[in-house]
Order: sequence, then structure tokens, then C-alpha cells
Amino acid sequence: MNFVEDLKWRGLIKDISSPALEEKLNKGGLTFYIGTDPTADSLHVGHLSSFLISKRLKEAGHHPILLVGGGTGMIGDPRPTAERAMISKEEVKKNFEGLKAQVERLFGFEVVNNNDWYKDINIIDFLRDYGKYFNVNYMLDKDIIRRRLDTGITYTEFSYMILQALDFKYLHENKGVDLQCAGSDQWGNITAGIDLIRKSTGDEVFGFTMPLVTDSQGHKFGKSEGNALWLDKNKTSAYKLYQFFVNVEDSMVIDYLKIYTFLPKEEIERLEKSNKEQPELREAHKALAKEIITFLHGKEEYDRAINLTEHLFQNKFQDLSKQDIEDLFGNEDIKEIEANKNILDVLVGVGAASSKREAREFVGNNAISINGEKITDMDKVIDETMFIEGSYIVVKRGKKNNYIAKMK
RNA sequence: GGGGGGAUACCAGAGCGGUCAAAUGGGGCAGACUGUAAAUCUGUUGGCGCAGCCUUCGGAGGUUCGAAUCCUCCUCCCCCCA
Repeated sequence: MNFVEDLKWRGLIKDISSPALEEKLNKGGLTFYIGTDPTADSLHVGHLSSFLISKRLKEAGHHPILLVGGGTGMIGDPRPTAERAMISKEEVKKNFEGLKAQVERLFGFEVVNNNDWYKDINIIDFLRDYGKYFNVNYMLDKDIIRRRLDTGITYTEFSYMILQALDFKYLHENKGVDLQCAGSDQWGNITAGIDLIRKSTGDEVFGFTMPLVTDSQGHKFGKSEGNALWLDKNKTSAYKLYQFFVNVEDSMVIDYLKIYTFLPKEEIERLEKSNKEQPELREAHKALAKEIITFLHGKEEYDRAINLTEHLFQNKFQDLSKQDIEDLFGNEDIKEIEANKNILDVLVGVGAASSKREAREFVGNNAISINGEKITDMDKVIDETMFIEGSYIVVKRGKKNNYIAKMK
């Protein structure tokens, strides 16, 4: 199976600018780029699939460049629904530094900043040198713009595709970039760049996109309770990330293994069989979570996540020492609460319930346990003796939600 | 510029003077069943000192014993005509 066949098997190719690209991809030696705007100081799970493709390309002998849009980040890539809130220049700068460090560490890509070339282009040159290549009719015809016409789009965001096209041209001319890859929402911007380069230089460059990763309902994949799952372990702990992937739906787990891991076809097919024949072993899920956590955070963090998982899900708290707890929960959010408080106050204090009314509901539903012991009495007082070595309690809500608190 | 319709809890959407903390559906959360899966069923989904009280129905005033419901002004959205 050659490289492109493998990509196709993994379901990683959606749009491809020219069939001629396939042969080039198999051959190796291309310099390509992938871009992201510094909207936050860390990547999240939503970015992961396209960055992993870049990693695959790198391993297939191509040279990756990551463009972090220090300039485009100040403009805002149009979303299908509504205008973006502008990010302050300081924020963009801070985010840029965060992303640069993260990507260099995780992926080892060369990082460039489009602000470095924008700063030398004045407005008249911009309109003369680039604006002339963009007929407004052409721009209006792009799906992303068309979807915004009824709700409105500002001139600022409307201009975004010109900037991204300009990036492609700049990198083509100065870095020898001949290929851009991205998620499918970037297709319009990619083709804008390909067209600009063809019209202005006559050169043929390429682009391809990968499909948006979704769950079985077609919803965008990679959010937990509506919140982003960050690739920075200080923002989303390895344990939380592990839990997210180990809980993925059966019907999707094989697709995700193809997208998010470098496991070979034979191994994934074996896991597929295992999932079908002995689903209760959850082998495929565990492999998925393991591969991702080890790749992002290393073996040690993975081991901690597993260890924590075992203690939390098997209610093994009695044998834990204070030190064990500190080691295990080191990266989790540890709240401080006072002893001798009513269970309802504890639940709210630890974040397990958002109000006492809700706390009552959880206790009434038999959903709460402390250090593995079910609590059914609303008037239960959590005294010092319940804190492990006078320090910690582990509050569990439902099957999967755990909270740790330290005695104040 | 003229005419009309609308803004209700996370979302959609009923309510159109008291019985409204506000129907119904979706989503969320929890329980049961399981495999930390899916589907299904059940409960729950403003807050609190919880058989009671407090704050909510775009914003500000007003009428009334009493307003999400009526009146005035303001803000925003949609539709039709020019």
C-alpha cells in the first residue's frame, strides 16, 4: 500500500486540487504548509487531525512548514455563522508564542509568521499587487462568503482569503512551497491561493483537504461538555483527554484510530475485529487513547492517566496515601473545602453541582459517592475523619465525573 | 421612506390579565440496563434558609388589587412595498 492509498484508507482525503498530486505525494520531496491562526495559546483536539496528516507527510519524505497567522489572526477567518470577535494584538502575540513552542515540541515543524511579510506591504501595493487578481464575483462565489451574505460580513473578514492566498504565494516564492493542506473548511482559501499563483506566475501548485471529523450524529468532534480539549496538559489534563478518547462511541472508534494514530492497517483491523467480537474488552478504545496520550504527553503522563483511571473507576481509595493522591491528581483542578460542611455545600464547593438545588437532585438520584462510599443522606456532614490522611476527599458524581478536594 | 410581524429559560417554541417558575420538543444532567459504548426506559433541568420564599419572559417606565400577557418610549431582528 503506497502513501496515498494509506491516506485514502484512513479517510483523510476529501478535496484534491489535481490528480497529478497523488504521484507527487507518493514520491516525496515536496515542501508544503499548513496554517492556523493564533486564536488561543494552545492547539486543541480539533486541530489534531490535520496536524497529524502533516506529520504523516513529513514521514513520507516531505518538508512541513507551519504558518501561524500572526497577521491573519488579527483579521479573522470568516466562520459560516457570524463575524468573529477581534482579538487584541497583544493577545495574538502571546498566542503566537504559545503555539510556536507547542508545535515545535510536538511536531518538530518549522514555524513561520505571516505578519513578517505583511508588515512590508502597504495598502496601495496590496490593492495593486494582489487585489487586482481577485474579482469580487469570484470571491462572492466561495461557499464561505455566500453563506455569510444574508447575515452579513465585514470588509475585514471578506479580505481574509486574499491574505491567505498571498501567504501561499509568498511561501511558494520564498520557501519553495508547492502544497497546502488543511481541513475541508479551508478549501476555498486554498484554491484562492492556487489561482493567485497560477495567474500571477504561471506556476502550478497544489492543495488538498481532509474531511471534518465528526461523531456518528455528524457533530464536530473534539469537545467535552462544550469545552475545547486542549493539547496543552496544563489546560486539559492527560487524564481528561484519556477519558474523552476511551469513551468514544463504538461505531466511530475504528475511524478515529485511522485518523488519530499511526498504527498500521493490520493492527487497526485486528482492533476492529476485537471490538466486534469482544466489545466489553474495549481494546480499540484503550489503544486509541493510549496512542494519542503517549504521542502528546509521553509515556509517563499516560501511565499516570491509566493509574488514575483505575483508582477512580474501581473505587480504590482506601489504600491511597496522601502522597499517592498528590501524585495521581497532580494535574487536576484541586479545590479547597472546609471540613464539617454539609454534603450539599461540599458538592457545590467542589464543582460537582452548580447549585444546592442540583446537589439535592444528585443525592436524591443516588449519584454521589465520597471516597467510593455512596451518600444518600442530604444532611450528611463531611467531617475530618472522611478526609484521607486529613487532607483529601474524592467526590464522584454519576459514573464518570470525579472531583478532588483538599481540606482547607 | 411607507406598511406589517417579532424578541419567552441552553436552543426551538406555546402562553396573550390571575390557576405561570411558565406547555411541548430538542439538548444537558442523573438513574436503570450494559462494556466507562450505542439504543431504550425513568427522573430531572432559575435560585435559596425548599410543603415556603426570592429573582426571571429584549431594555426603561406606566395602568391594575394583580402583567410574560394591556399602554408608552427605546434597542435589535425579520418580511413586504418604494
